[in-house]
Amino acid sequence: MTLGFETHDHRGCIREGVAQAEETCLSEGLQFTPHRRRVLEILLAEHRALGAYEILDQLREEGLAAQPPVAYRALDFLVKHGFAHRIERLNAFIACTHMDEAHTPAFLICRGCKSVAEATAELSRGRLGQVAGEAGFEIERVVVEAEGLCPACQASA
Amino acid sequence: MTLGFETHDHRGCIREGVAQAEETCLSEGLQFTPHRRRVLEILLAEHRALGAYEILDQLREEGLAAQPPVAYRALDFLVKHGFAHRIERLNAFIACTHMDEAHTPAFLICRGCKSVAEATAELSRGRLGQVAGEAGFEIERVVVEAEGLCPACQASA
DNA sequence: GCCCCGCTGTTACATTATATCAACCCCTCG
DNA sequence: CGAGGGGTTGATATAATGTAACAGCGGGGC
Repeated sequence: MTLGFETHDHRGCIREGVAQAEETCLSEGLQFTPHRRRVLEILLAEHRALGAYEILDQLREEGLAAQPPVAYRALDFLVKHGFAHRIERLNAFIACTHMDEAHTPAFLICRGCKSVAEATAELSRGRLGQVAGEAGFEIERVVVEAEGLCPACQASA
Repeated sequence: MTLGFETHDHRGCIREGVAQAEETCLSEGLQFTPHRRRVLEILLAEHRALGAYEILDQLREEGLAAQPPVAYRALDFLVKHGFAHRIERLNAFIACTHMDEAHTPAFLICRGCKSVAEATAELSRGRLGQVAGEAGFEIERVVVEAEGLCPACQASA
């Protein structure tokens, strides 16, 4: 489940994800509005990154307001509060699978099936942190995105 | 020099970078055409990432052909052959500062002055490689981009 | 000579993202 | 109660980034 390349009870992913976000919003006084909830659900429904306009299309089909800012605002909120992540390599977004823990996410992106798995890599504490420290650079955030082939796509190749 | 946050003889950066690229192209039978050379020079002239359209503007000022594909084609070439890197976080490009060695680049991006330093972080061999290995994921390429404040911007803040 | 291949020049378009402004809701403070 | 403020929404317009496609050119090999 952690890595997303295995099969699993997917309904559970959605339910739990939404529940956790809801709880966090409650305890931190954040507004978990219908748009935000719906966008999170859409993201949770897939273990792959979705572009803002894919999400927008889905909102449209459901009759919700659907100008680009609507999607981007919801996504900004989700990303800002750690309910989702932006995948820079893909200009796309994915639901967080480790909402409970503070973490520096690292992503494994399959170029075959486009699925994305979230791992954690505390590399700001490792070699990179060491190099940065020597240079006097203060790291605030690290993007780690590995591209390659997932087990299934290796097999079919 | 490696980290780019220090002052240094900048003319040297440009000369050496172009010379190395030229040499590599020669030995590998690649065409180091005027556009490609010029774009590399433009990148080497700064220790920050430049957007494709910034480069395009500069080409225009010099009277060169300047439709977007011109810049993107030159950049694709430079990136493909390791003379430059794409910074995903910024949708921008920067000259490589380690052309001599094969490497997995890692970038330190200052959100204050926008300068970018290139370090090397072989993390496909570290924790991340370990996690990927356990999941059966085959890593082909890794993007590592740290965002924060360089020494100078920390001081002025 | 002729073909092939890689580079060029150009048009048009696709995709991704933001600025801006008016309206609204709810809450608080006076 | 009413005024004002903060955050959210709805909508238009536009900016920024990236690509498809095609015609032409030029050198190198057969």
